[in-house]
Amino acid sequence: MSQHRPPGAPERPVAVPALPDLPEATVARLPEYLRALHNLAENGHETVSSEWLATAAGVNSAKLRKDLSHLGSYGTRGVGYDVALLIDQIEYVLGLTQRRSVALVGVGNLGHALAGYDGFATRGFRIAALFDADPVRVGEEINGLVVQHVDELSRVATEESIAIGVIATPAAAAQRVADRLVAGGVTSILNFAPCVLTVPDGVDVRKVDLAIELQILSFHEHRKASQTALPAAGEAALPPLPGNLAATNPQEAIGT
Amino acid sequence: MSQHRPPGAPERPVAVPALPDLPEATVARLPEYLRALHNLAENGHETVSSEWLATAAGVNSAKLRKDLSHLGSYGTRGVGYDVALLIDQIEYVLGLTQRRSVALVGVGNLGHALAGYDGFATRGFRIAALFDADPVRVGEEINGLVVQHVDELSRVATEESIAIGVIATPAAAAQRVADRLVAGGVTSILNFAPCVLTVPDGVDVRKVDLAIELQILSFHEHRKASQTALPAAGEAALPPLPGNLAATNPQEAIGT
DNA sequence: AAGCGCTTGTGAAGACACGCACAAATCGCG
DNA sequence: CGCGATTTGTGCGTGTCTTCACAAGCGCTT
Ligand SMILES: NC(=O)c1ccc[n+]([C@@H]2O[C@H](COP(=O)([O-])OP(=O)(O)OC[C@H]3O[C@@H](n4cnc5c(N)ncnc54)[C@H](O)[C@@H]3O)[C@@H](O)[C@H]2O)c1
Ligand SMILES: NC(=O)c1ccc[n+]([C@@H]2O[C@H](COP(=O)([O-])OP(=O)(O)OC[C@H]3O[C@@H](n4cnc5c(N)ncnc54)[C@H](O)[C@@H]3O)[C@@H](O)[C@H]2O)c1
Repeated sequence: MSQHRPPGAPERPVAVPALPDLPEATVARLPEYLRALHNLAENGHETVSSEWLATAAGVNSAKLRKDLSHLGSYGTRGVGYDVALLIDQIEYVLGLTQRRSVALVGVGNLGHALAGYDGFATRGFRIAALFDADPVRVGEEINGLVVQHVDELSRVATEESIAIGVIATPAAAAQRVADRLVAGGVTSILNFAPCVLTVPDGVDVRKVDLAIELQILSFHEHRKASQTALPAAGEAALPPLPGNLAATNPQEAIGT
Repeated sequence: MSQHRPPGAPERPVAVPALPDLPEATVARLPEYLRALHNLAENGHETVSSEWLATAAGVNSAKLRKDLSHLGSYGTRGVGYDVALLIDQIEYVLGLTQRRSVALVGVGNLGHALAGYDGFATRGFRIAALFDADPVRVGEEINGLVVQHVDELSRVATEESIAIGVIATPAAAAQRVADRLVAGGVTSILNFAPCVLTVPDGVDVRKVDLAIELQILSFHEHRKASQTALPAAGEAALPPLPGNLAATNPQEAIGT
């Protein structure tokens, strides 16, 4: 990716030297834009308007333009954004120009799925090491990597300069694993265990909790149900019909 | 749980009849409080202060109190909140008093892990049906459920009144699966495929994207690196040391 | 060279979320 | 019975996020 230089682009090869400090909400959306842009690039699009890209990413177009303006990215008025240039810019800002190494701890049900997931490799990351506490699992080879004992975690993380750790152990073990990751120099943690982690300043933790997502959905189910039940008790819920995609929808440019 | 009536509680057995419409940010935190409360209940706590619970859930205590005040929940000044009562209240508001049925579509790598996950059952949900398009997988039994063909999806979802669907198929298939879910009367979707779904009004979609989470972490890594590199080039990054838990930390009441 | 249509970038306003700080309420104790 | 210790519930200032709406800029056509 990012082979050709766009017509109206500035001289400098890639981007701003110092990182602007983006609003957190913007940072959370950039990866979504990036994915949509890669899809567009694969489909041969060279430029894209904010309207189009916004629809593809599922956001408001004004929001998208403001997000992009934050990283100083130049679109061209009357034309749109250069797809390849924008990919470069976003990848640079997100720090994806270097492939980052990830340690995965806990190779159980979920850990196995993660270890075999190709979405790591295709989106800028490399699983560099696997760890587990279960002696039965240690030594097992998954996807070309041998599972190591969690006691080795801090040493290996330090030696291989691993900066990101993924925790897929039971909740009871998660805090101790996090401590070991931190001791090994890891400064970013993605936690799948349903518990709160305590880490020193300077270490970022993000959490993915399936049950929480479902419970949020459950709340909205509950509210929808009580709303259609109460107001006049006469109106039925609107009949659910598929086929809601317009032919000219930007989405069609995406999943082939 | 929730056996005894708390001292100062109102006469009515459980909760407000009409749902207050909570701020979305509050809704997203309630499940976290709920999890912490269940931990406290298991450890024999009968009441809990906002300070304690807030720490256990990893939030500011004022925020927690405001969240709880939104759902009209009564704590007792000078004492705190009754754990069992609060669990009931939150479970009621989240609609967890009835166990909700979930359809899981796509029984591949990730789908298998999800199908075997006990966090569904323990937190208010029941996997009611599994679906896949691969003829080899159809008929396979997982955890007591037989995988059905995705062509049956709409029919089964309607018949079994399934309101929540989980998509764990490749991105290319996700939109079509979503359409079928909606046709089957599903009004809440949890999407693990890295793509944007288009659904009619009234249908809620939440998305979990591993790569996005990692890319957000990558951004912060990048920023940390450029910050410690630039300012005076003299200060080393603070040495990472574990063991940062104070003995009196509320967390200790949790993971046993 | 001028005009026209299209699209970006952004000012401003409104909506939302956060967290401090304190009054009000409750309990326990003397 | 009254008082002090404690903790809730919330008013309010502050900051962040979202969205609208439009001027400014660009390229194409005439
Ligand atoms: N399975 C899912 O679909 C799913 C979904 C969402 C969240 N989760 C969460 O992810 C975590 C893992 O789930 P799972 O289903 O894979 O569980 P699992 O029991 O199958 O796997 C856990 C693995 O962690 C290992 N482990 C235990 N203690 C360890 C330690 N101290 N150090 C290193 N490894 C250790 C175990 O040996 C095991 O291999 C749990 O916290 C679960 O709640 C799972
Ligand atoms: N594996 C992971 O750890 C992981 C992590 C995050 C996200 N994801 C995402 O989750 C999804 C599934 O990942 P995976 O690793 O399990 O992939 P997978 O290929 O192992 O499984 C996909 C399953 O979906 C089935 N399928 C395909 N088309 C279908 C259709 N139209 N209807 C029903 N079923 C269909 C396939 O037969 C297969 O069993 C992907 O979108 C992936 O990007 C996976």
